[in-house]
This record gives sequence, structure tokens and C-alpha cells, in this order.
Amino acid sequence: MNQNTKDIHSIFSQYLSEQNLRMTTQRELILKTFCKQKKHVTAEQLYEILKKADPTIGHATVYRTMKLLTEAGIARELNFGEGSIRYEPDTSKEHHDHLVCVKCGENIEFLDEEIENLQKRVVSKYGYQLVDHSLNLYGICPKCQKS
Amino acid sequence: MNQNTKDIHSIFSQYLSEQNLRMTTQRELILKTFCKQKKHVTAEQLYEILKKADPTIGHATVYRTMKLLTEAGIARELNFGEGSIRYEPDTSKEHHDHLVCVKCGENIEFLDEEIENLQKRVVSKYGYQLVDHSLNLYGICPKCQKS
DNA sequence: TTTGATATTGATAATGAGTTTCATTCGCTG
DNA sequence: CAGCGAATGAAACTCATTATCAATATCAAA
Ligand SMILES: [Mn+2]
Ligand SMILES: [Mn+2]
Ligand SMILES: [Zn+2]
Ligand SMILES: [Zn+2]
Repeated sequence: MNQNTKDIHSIFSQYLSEQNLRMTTQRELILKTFCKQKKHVTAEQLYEILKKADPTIGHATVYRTMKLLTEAGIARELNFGEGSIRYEPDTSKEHHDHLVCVKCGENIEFLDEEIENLQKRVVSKYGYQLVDHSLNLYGICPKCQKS
Repeated sequence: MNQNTKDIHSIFSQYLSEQNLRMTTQRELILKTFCKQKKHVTAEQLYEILKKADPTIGHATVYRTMKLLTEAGIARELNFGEGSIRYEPDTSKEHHDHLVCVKCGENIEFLDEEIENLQKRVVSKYGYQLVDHSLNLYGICPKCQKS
């Protein structure tokens, strides 16, 4: 419930009213809980956490709200090829890509400006207009290399 | 049924016998049909194509065989976040990444050595051992920009 | 503050990709 | 050819996500 969370709350409120949608207690709870997470969570994981605070909350509401948060630019979808989508906050931090350990799932965030620029060069070389990109590096973390 | 296809056939045969698995008419047909494809196909798309040649072929057999081809290093899995996996031949060409049009799905293959090297630099910076990577650029192709 | 139009919710059913099960059939070796 | 294990196809299943829909909540207008 810090300043940052408050800002995000008003970003979401504004997005909702722009779309003629309503702020609800469920949406507030989901937003607040999502922002508290330290790791990238799936909708299902978030649902499990939310049930502790509100056992009546619905499965579908969580999925629906995560989609809204994504549209509002508050959450970002991550696809590590696990079969489900993970979400991370998209406002507080700079853009970054991920280096994931294939053994334990540990996850490092990095940003390499040179790579970012070279991507732009590739895209413009083919006359495309860049919309998005996804760069995931998969490896074995130092810890897992030992075992 | 060119030379290349023949080579791939023996790569697959050898892989199978190494694993104490058998070459079957279904596996031969799937391999042959997969190699003929010009575009990246999903298992389901390939199944639809295969049914024309062999209406008795099973759904599960196609999925199972594509997995085998991947293990044998003949096919590569592509994940463009569409909800299903696409496959491309992994032997004939060099490694490459993809630039995908988000409107029409058109797909450009590119290889940027500088990006590849910078990826390695990132991985080693964190002490990881690189296993794989996935770089997809999403944009709007020149054709779709006009409409 | 009441009302009413409409957005939202949660339970549940449905979907779609991919996997598992299992009885039957096939491929290979002896 | 016999026998054994691998492979197949049909069908059931899993798992993530989405659609449906009746009941409820929100909010602007009266
Ligand atoms: Mn992240
Ligand atoms: Mn390709
Ligand atoms: Zn690890
Ligand atoms: Zn296009």
C-alpha cells in the first residue's frame, strides 16, 4: 500500500473508466495482491494466493482481471514455454528480458542495450514496424551446475 | 524425395535404432510429409495434411512422432505464443530466429551473429551455462502497414 | 436515496492442445 | 513361422484458458 501501489491503482482506475468498465472490490484485491508478488506468477498461482484473502473469489475473475491489467499496461505476459502464462509488473521497472534456469526455474532479469538496438536494426532491415519482442535465454544456473 | 530427404531419413532411422525404437510406415510418412512443408506447421496442421495420404493415421501418432523428430534433432519447436507449438526442420538450415508479422503471420528468418554473441556474453556474465534461447521479434510487415 | 441500465461475478460447462491408456496390430529376431 | 516388445489409433483424460449465464454489484441520473 505504498505510494507506488497507489499510483498503479489510479492508472488502473483511469484505464477502466476510459473503457467504461468499473472498479470493483475483486479487481482492487487482485491488483493489490499481484503487485505484492516477488516472483513472476501464473494466474492459477495468484488465484491460490487470493483465495486466502477472499475464499469466494472466482477463478475466471482472476484470469479476466490479469488480462485487463495487461491491456492497461500494468502487467506483462511472460511465456517460458511452460504451458502457462506468467505475469510480471510492467510499470515499476524498465523493460528487461529473462535468463531462466532449466533445472530449478531461477530467473535473472537483464537488459542489454546493444541487443535491443540490434533487434531494431533487424526489424527495420526488413521494413517491419516493431511491435514487441521476446528474448528468453535458457541455461543452467551456477547452483544447479554443481549438482 | 531428394537427396536431403534421404539423408534425414537415415538420421531418423539411426536415432530410432539407437533408442531401440522401430521405423514404421507411419513414421516414414510423417517424416516425409513434414520435410515437404514450406511453412512452420503445428502438429494439428500436419495431421490434417497427413490424413489425405493416410486417412487412418492417428492424432496421437503425429504428436508422438513430432516429439521424436525433435529429440532426434530433425525438427525444432517454435513457440510464437499462439497457444500451440510449430515445427520447422532443424537439419538443413543454420540456426535462426524469427521476425513475425502480428497481423498476417508472415514470417522472416534471420540470423544476427552479433546478437548471438551478445547473448552468450549475458549468460556467462551470470555464470550460467547456455542451453537454448528463443528470440522472436513481433512487428507489422510492409504489406500490412499499408492496409 | 432509490432506480434502472449495464457491467461484473462465480459456478459451471466448454474448448483446444497435448498426453495417457489400453486392446489390437506390427516389426524384428530367432 | 513364433514370440516379444514396440507402435498404433480410439477414446478418455489433463490442464490452461475461455464462454455462458443467472444472480449481484456499480454508478449515474432522477
Ligand atoms: Mn521479469
Ligand atoms: Mn524458421
Ligand atoms: Zn538452477
Ligand atoms: Zn503482415
